[in-house]
Amino acid sequence: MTGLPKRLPTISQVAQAAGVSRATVSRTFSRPDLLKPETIKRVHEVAEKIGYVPNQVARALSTGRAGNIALVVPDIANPFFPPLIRAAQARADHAGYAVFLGDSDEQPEREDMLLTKMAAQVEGFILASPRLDEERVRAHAARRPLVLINRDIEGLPRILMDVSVGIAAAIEHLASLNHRHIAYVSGPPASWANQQRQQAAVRTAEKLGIHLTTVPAYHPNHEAGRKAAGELAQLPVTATIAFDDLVAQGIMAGLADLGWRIPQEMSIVGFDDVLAATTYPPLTTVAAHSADAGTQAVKLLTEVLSRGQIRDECIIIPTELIVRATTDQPTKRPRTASAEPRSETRTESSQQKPKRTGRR
Amino acid sequence: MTGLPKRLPTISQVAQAAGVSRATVSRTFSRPDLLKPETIKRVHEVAEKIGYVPNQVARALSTGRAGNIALVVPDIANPFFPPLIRAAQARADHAGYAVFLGDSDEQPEREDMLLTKMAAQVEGFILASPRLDEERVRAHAARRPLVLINRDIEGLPRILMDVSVGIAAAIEHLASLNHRHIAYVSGPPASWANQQRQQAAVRTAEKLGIHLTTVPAYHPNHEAGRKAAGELAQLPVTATIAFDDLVAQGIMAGLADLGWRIPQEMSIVGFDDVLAATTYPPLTTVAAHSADAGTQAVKLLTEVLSRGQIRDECIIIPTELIVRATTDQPTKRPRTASAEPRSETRTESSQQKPKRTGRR
DNA sequence: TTGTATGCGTTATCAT
DNA sequence: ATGATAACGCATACAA
Repeated sequence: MTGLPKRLPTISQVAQAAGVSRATVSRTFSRPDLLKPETIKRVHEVAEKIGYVPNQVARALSTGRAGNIALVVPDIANPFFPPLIRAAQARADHAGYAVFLGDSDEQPEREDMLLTKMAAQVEGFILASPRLDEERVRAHAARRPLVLINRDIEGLPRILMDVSVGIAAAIEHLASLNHRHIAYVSGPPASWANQQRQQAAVRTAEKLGIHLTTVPAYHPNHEAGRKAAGELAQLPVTATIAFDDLVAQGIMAGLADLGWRIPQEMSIVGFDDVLAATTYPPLTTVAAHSADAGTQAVKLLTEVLSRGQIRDECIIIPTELIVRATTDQPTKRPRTASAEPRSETRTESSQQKPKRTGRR
Repeated sequence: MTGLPKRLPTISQVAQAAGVSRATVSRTFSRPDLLKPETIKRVHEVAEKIGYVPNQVARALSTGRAGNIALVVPDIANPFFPPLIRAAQARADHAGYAVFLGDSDEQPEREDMLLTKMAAQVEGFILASPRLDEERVRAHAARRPLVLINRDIEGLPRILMDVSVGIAAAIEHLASLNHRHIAYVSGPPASWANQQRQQAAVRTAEKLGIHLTTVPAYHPNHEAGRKAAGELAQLPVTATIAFDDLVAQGIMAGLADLGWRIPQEMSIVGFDDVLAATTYPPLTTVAAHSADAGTQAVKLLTEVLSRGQIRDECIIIPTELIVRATTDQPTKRPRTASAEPRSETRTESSQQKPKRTGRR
C-alpha cells in the first residue's frame, strides 16, 4: 500500500539539478546537435537519475505535432485485422510515428467517439472498414488527414481490395466444378465491404448463368456462420461463398453438426485468407492481403503528412483465389432438406488435388 | 489535390463566434451544470458549425488527466490477446477511459519505448506478458500506476493465471490414460508465463513418476510448433503439452506432415483455449480465460487511479483443463523415430468420448 | 451565471 | 553554445 506516483518529472527539475536552463534540457532531447557534448552528457545523467522523459503531451501542444497516428478497426478479434495492424505499426514505426489503436466494436457511435477524442492526440487517422456514415467520415477528415481502408469515399485517400477479381475467380471455379446453384452468405448489410462482395458475386453469377441466393449473417463471425448453416441446409444449393473466413468456418461447423460432409455435400469458399492453416478441411478462399493494406495505408498517410497535400488517391490491392480442399464437384442430387434421404447415385467426384495459386 | 486541414478549431474561435468568454465555452464541455441552458445551446450550435471538439491534449496538460490508459501486448496477432484487449476496452469505456494499445512485437526495447512515449498521454499502464526486465518495469511503475498481467513482480498490482492447477490436471489426465513419457514444448525462455508452465509441468510429472522431456520452441506460434514436431518425432514420448494453443496447433500440423495420427500416435494438450473450435481434431487444452484477465486488470487500474493508493494486490485467475479430442491412450510401443516400422501389436485404444469440463 | 487571469510542460524566437 | 520568454489550448481559482 503505497502512494501514487505524484507528478512526472519536468524539464524544470532537470534544468535546476543540472544547473542549466530549461531550453538547454529541451535541446538535449530534440536538437542535441546544437549542444556541447559534455552538456548533453550531464543533462542525460541528471535526467536518468530523476526519471525524466520528455512529456509528449506538452510537446504536442507546443509543436502541434503529436507523433502519433490513429488506427480504428471495427473488431480486433476478427483475424482480418491483426496482420493489418502489425503491418501498420511496423511501417509507422519506420516513419517515427506511434500508432494509437481503437476498437469500435462494430458500433458507428463508438467510432465517432474514438475519432473525436483522438483528434488532437494524433496527426492523422486510418479508418479500417468504417461503419460511420459518409458525412461524418468527411467531418473527421476535415480535422485531420484521413486514410480509408475498405471504403470508397470520393475525395479521400483510400485503400481498396479488388474484390471483383477474386469473387469472379471463385464463382468461375465453382462453375467449372459443375455447381449451378450457389449461396452467398452476407456480412453486415451496412458494411461497404459486404456490398462490394455481394455485388461482385451477383454480377458474375448472372454472367455465367448461375443461380445465386443470398443468406444474411449480419455479424461477421463464427457464430453467425453457424446459424446461417441451418438456413443453408434448407436451400437447394451445392456451394456457398461466405462473406469472410470466419463466417465460412462457422458454416462448416454448423453443417458438420447437421451431419453434412464438406466438400462432398457442400462446397465452401471463404474470403480474406486468415484461417488457411486452421480449418479442416483447409479452406478454399479469396486472399485479400490485409497486411499490405495496413502498410499502404500508413505509407499514404505519412506521405500526406509530410507533403502537406491530400491527393484523392485510391490504391487497389488485388485479391486472388486460393483453392484448397473445401471445394469439389457437387453430388448429383443436392440434398434440399436435412430429412431427405441421401442420393444413392452420387458421382465419385474426381478428387481434385488441392493446389495453391499465389504465394506462401 | 487539396490542402491539409490547417489547425483544429480552438476554444477562442468558438468563444468569439458565440459572443462569450473562453471560460464559458470550456464550461460548456466540462461543467455544463454551471451554465444557463440557453448559453449551452448557443455554444453547442456554434461549436458544431465550426467543427470544434475539446482538445484532449490541452486538456490533459492543464488538468494532468489524459483520460487514457495504455495497454501493451507483445503480439496482437497471438489469439490470446484480442479477447483480453476487447474486454479491457469495454471495462475502460465503462470507466470513462480510452485505451491506447501498443504492440511490442515481443521486443523489450519496443516495450520500453512505447511506455516511455505514452507516459504523459495516459494515466496508467497495463502490461500484458511483458518481456521487459524487472528493473525497467519498476521504473515505469514509478511514473504511472501500472498493472501487470502474466508477470509476478512483488509490490506491483498484478493479474496472474493459476497455471499449476490446469497443468497438473492436464498431466493427471494424461497419466490416467497411461502415458508415462511426456514432452513439454516450451515457449520463449525469457517469458515468465513459460517458466511458470514449465515448472508446474516438471513438478507434477515428478510427483506422478512420469518422465518429462523439454523441447524448446522459442517463439509462441504455429511455425515454431511445426518445427518442434520434427524433434518430437525422434523422442520416445506418447504425449505432448505445448506452451500454448498456437504451438500445439503447429505441432499437430507438423506431425500430420510426418504421417502421424493424433491422438492415436501422439496426444496433444494446448494452453489458453483460444483455438478450441478451429483445430482438427478439436484440441484438448488448459483454458486461461484471457478476457477475464483484461477486465480485472482495468478494474484494478481504475481503482488505483481513483483511490490514489497502490495496493500490492495479486488477482489469481483459475485455469481449467478442457478435454476434447487430441488426447487418448497411447499405442503400446511408441514410435521412436520416423523410420521405425509401425508396431503390429497396437492395442485398439478404447475410444474415449470427448467430454468437456468447464463452461461454454 | 459568467468573465479574468494564471499555470500546465514544452518548443521556438530572440537575445547574448 | 546557451539563456530568457512568449506562445500552444485548455481548466480553474477568484472576481464580479
